[in-house]
Amino acid sequence: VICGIGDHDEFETMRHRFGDGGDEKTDGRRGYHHGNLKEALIAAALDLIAAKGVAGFTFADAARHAGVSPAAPYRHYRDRDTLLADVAARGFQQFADALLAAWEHGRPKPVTALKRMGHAYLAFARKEPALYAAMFEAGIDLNANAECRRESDRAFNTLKQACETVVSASNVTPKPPVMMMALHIWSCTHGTATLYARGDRARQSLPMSPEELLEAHLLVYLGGLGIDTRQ
Amino acid sequence: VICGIGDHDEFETMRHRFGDGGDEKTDGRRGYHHGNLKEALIAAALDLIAAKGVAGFTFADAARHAGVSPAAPYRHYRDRDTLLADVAARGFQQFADALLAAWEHGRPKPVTALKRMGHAYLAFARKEPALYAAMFEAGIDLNANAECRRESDRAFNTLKQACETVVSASNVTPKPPVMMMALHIWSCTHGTATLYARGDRARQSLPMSPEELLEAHLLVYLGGLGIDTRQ
DNA sequence: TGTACATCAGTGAACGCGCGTTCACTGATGTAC
DNA sequence: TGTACATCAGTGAACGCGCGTTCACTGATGTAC
Repeated sequence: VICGIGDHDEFETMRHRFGDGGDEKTDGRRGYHHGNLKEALIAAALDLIAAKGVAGFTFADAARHAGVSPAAPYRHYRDRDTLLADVAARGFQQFADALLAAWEHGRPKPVTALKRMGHAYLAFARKEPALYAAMFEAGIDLNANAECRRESDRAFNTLKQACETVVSASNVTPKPPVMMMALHIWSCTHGTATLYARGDRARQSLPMSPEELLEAHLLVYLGGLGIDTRQ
Repeated sequence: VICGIGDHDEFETMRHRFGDGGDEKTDGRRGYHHGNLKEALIAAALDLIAAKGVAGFTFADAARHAGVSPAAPYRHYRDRDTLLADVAARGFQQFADALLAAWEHGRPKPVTALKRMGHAYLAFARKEPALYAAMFEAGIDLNANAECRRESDRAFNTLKQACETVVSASNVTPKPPVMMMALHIWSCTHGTATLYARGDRARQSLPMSPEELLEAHLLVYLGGLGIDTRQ
């Protein structure tokens, strides 16, 4: 079998990732060098985390999934955790991008845009459970990976900036502390995502969708700060 | 070595758990039968989760920690996950008890008691990180273990009942939906606990303690519902 | 009260397995001249 | 343009280890009579 891959699932994944050999040698066969192993390992990690959870993902498994010998990953990562941290960094990067895109400069109205950002948060947790798990449940040390730290800060600052804009536009006095506001919104959104937006908890007994729940939460909260949410 | 225990840490643990032999044979020696293995396994699981996290806890490890052969646990649990679910069930039980105790029939005032309940939530997450991890991060299926399900429902219903009391006492009209209110408070409290009350996230950049943060969050939220928080 | 016996909760040896890690190696790539 | 060579990114075999799981067993406990 090509690349030493043993079953069809994995081959499908390879085909998906590498465009059915189009980007490689004309016959789809890989040479002695992989050429893109680092990326392939990250992709493999995501597949495996999605399938078996963060706990059930091993270094050797990632190598196998990428169609490479178990020693190969050591050329790129010191150990499993280093790879995982890199996955999380990618996660935070995409996450920050998604939040920023959803904010869309606060148009048409800041409060509307903030709600859209909340929806984007939930959507990310739902569409990228593997990334989300690597970011928030793998127990990796944020400070161990500079990029991880930087991107997670960027995500938070996007939210904080949005809060600043919402507050400024509302003319509420005195202005509520924006840092606190951002921390509050982050915590209730994260709580909603982990408790309700994924299979974990009492999903069947929810009276409304996680999105509706979060939106109501935000409106009540902003109202409590004295911000006119219909502005 | 007594009981086949190999190092001092474990012996210390045994002494702690079983009162230095006071409850057992006079010389502290265990007989062929452990007599309390199920409990000992749960205690061992907690120690191990606290030390190495949920992921790094194995069935064999629990047996070793309890001073018993690796085959012994099979008399009580089918596998690691069944044991873990039992640990989580204990966790939810203590958790529900803690919330109920903190509520204290809503005295002296419902809003004060609700805040106390929030603090109790954070305190539990902090003082019992192993239980908390088993309950919320182990990825166990709540419905797989009836007691787990029952106790987690009891905890949630305690919160819901508190919300009901707070709303009733406030005379706000129209009455906000209590179920939604409970879900909101649960999510922001859980979010605060996981994001800020444990080492995971940007702890150093917090402008206030998780307790203060949560209290402020609750007050703003209740205010947003039209509830007079100084009542 | 004593005895026989069923049942229960543990032992310990054994097994196959997959993981992490290392090692000397080898094929491919890029570059100096 | 061709050639020699350094460097790089893989191989694959090997190892020790601990885990999960099983098995026939055995010692302790409880109960019937």
